Amino acid sequence: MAFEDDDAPPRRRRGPSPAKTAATRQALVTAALATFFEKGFADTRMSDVAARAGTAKGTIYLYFTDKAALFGAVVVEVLRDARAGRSVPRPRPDEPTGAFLRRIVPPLLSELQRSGRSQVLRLVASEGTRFPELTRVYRQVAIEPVLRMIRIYARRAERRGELRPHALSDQPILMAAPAVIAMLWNGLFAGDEPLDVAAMFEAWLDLVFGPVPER
Amino acid sequence: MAFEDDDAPPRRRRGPSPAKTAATRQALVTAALATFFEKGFADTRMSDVAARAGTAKGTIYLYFTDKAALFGAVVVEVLRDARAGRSVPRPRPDEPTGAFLRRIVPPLLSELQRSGRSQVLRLVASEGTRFPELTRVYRQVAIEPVLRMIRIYARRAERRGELRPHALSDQPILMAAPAVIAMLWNGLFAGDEPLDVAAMFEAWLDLVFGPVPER
DNA sequence: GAAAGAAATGACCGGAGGGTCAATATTGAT
DNA sequence: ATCAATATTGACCCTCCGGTCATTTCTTTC
Repeated sequence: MAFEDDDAPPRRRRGPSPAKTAATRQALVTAALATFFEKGFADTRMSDVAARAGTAKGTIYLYFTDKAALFGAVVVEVLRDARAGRSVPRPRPDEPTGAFLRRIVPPLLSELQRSGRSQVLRLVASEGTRFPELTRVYRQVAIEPVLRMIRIYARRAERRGELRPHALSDQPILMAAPAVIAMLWNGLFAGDEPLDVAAMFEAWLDLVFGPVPER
Repeated sequence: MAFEDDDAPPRRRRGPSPAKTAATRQALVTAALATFFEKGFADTRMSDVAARAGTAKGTIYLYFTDKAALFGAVVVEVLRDARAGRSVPRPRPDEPTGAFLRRIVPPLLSELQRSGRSQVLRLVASEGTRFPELTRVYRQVAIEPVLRMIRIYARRAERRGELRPHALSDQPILMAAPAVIAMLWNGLFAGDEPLDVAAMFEAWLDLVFGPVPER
């Protein structure tokens, strides 16, 4: 199974609108993301996706070979968008790493929630075992880069004596864990007592970087 | 839906073995846990569970009303076992909290993996949205007590000046996050590059409780 | 060993839903 | 307006699987 380009973009020569098809495709992907997110893969009906996208069920199969391909396309699409807005922030020369993270991470987190990326995170987390190859892609494209970046900052902090050596740079996931947990928690216990991702991350920084922002 | 006792333990008067049925039931629950864990709820076939338990499909319905009830029984059963071996360890009078945690948590973690509890954790995490009530129960029985305990230790550490106040006691999940992430990770990326739960927790302690165990 | 009650069996049923395709609608070119 | 190439439709098909139940297999009792 290749999740890369499993769509079949219909060629047009003397047919209907040239960009209409792109719009239809996009509507389908959007509808699919929402439905998969709400109901999960198994409980999502192709007819639901079609209805939500304002098309007939058969239309889906003009763009995607089957349900799994639709799911794969959703993930790949969102990941592709993610690559676009990728800026690699650097700390200012003598900025403490804690302060730097306090500055850059919260915007990233809220953007993660605004875009569909946190939804995709939860989707991959729950349905991942069903799509091993897709999971591998997700890991390489979405997870590993983040871990690499964390490792860079961790090394810097350790070099500057802000953290004890090795702990974070050996286990960079530690830094991502609070945010991930918060997103999963909010997916599961949506109704009552949602976690504030930002607040949790703040507390985490407090804990790790000690009494940095004495106010 | 009541997941409490959704089974129908068949009464015996002049029938076969008295404890045979209990064994059959246990075999079914065990087989179900394994299969649900491997394939997820939707992809689990009742016939698979039956085969794995060494019974016919129909037998399952002598003990559980339907597939959802079987799933619920699996979770409740494992949770019940968990309650049994519940000891509430206390730090020694002047033991640093970091050292205390280093002493008691690793055994708990490995026991969590030996028993089915970490599998159930992942099951609830992925299938939870399908079983809201069950998820609620899981949270109350399995999660909240742990968080309460963490909060107690966090307060102690803060009182003793080992941690800055409020950060951990306000967000006790921070302490559980590494272990949870590790278990989910290992479920997802089982094949390559598994995470060592214990090592990750060690690193977490290093990070948070600073240069405690200077060796 | 016969009888009776209980437990286990597995062929069978029904409906749900993924996927198909002949028919239809839509559009641009002429 | 007409045509041709494409896009869309939705009724239909067909498989699969959760759940049932008449039948068979045990086990205990007398």
